[in-house]
Amino acid sequence: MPELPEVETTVRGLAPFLEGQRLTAVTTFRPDLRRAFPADLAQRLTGATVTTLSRRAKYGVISTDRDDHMIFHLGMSGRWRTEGGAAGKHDHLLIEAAGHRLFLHDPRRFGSVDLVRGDPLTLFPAFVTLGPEPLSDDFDAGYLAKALAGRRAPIKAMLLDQTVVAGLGNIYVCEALNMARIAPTKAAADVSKAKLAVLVPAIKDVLAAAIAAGGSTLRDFLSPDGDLGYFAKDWRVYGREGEACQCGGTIVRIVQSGRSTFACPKCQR
DNA sequence: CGTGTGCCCTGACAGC
DNA sequence: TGCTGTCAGGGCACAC
Repeated sequence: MPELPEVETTVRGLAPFLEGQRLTAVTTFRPDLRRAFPADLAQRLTGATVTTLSRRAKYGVISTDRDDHMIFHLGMSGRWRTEGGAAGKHDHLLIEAAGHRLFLHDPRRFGSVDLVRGDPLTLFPAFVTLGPEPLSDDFDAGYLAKALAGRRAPIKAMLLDQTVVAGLGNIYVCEALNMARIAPTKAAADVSKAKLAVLVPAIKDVLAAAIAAGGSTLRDFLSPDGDLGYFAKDWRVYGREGEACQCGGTIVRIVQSGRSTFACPKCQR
């Protein structure tokens, strides 16, 4: 997936197709992503009118006038495609509205689709434990210092923890830590208040820039309009093992919690 | 409770 | 060309 900016871009891209529209048909093809789709998904959505599209963390929310909220997660490889035509391999769900056909496409099937009646912020289990949105005013250096107090896990792992801050993924954490010159391996509680005061705006900046760029992409991300790729990808460190950091150091790749971390050992301390 | 590990699934790519 | 190994934006179940 899609980290926060890609989901935000997806939601913004889907909105013109769906907001205010009646869902004329909802069809499931292979209704087993990470979890099985709700059995009554198609029945509850068909005929409903979409009121709003929104995002929480890396989840997109499609709300209807029946107070049903379809919550989708794109996992590692999910996307919505709007090219129309027939369902193809890895298309799991089809939503039709105002003559448009929207396919939820997810080859690796790490994504999910849930349906909640009533306020998802309090009723959807995954939402209840989420930390603040990183772009909100609730997410500041004071909050982060409190959240990280006493935590001995690496700062990188803490920033990927969705209960600490909601929506960051591997790429943007690597980027923000480089911008703030913090070693990803440093114990979270040992990152100084001064460093956190640099890190928080770095996180906001890298996310805002990616959203502004239309969501960054790797090879299998498509915009909701079906256009191939985006721009970005001009990461400072991500995917740049062996290349020069802006400080002149050499970027290295290490493995933390089984996932790649890219960092510059010269300036990140 | 906090922390670290491994796995879910499929496809792309590098190297032989 | 075809095989094998490695890697991929996430999240969760476990074990300690």
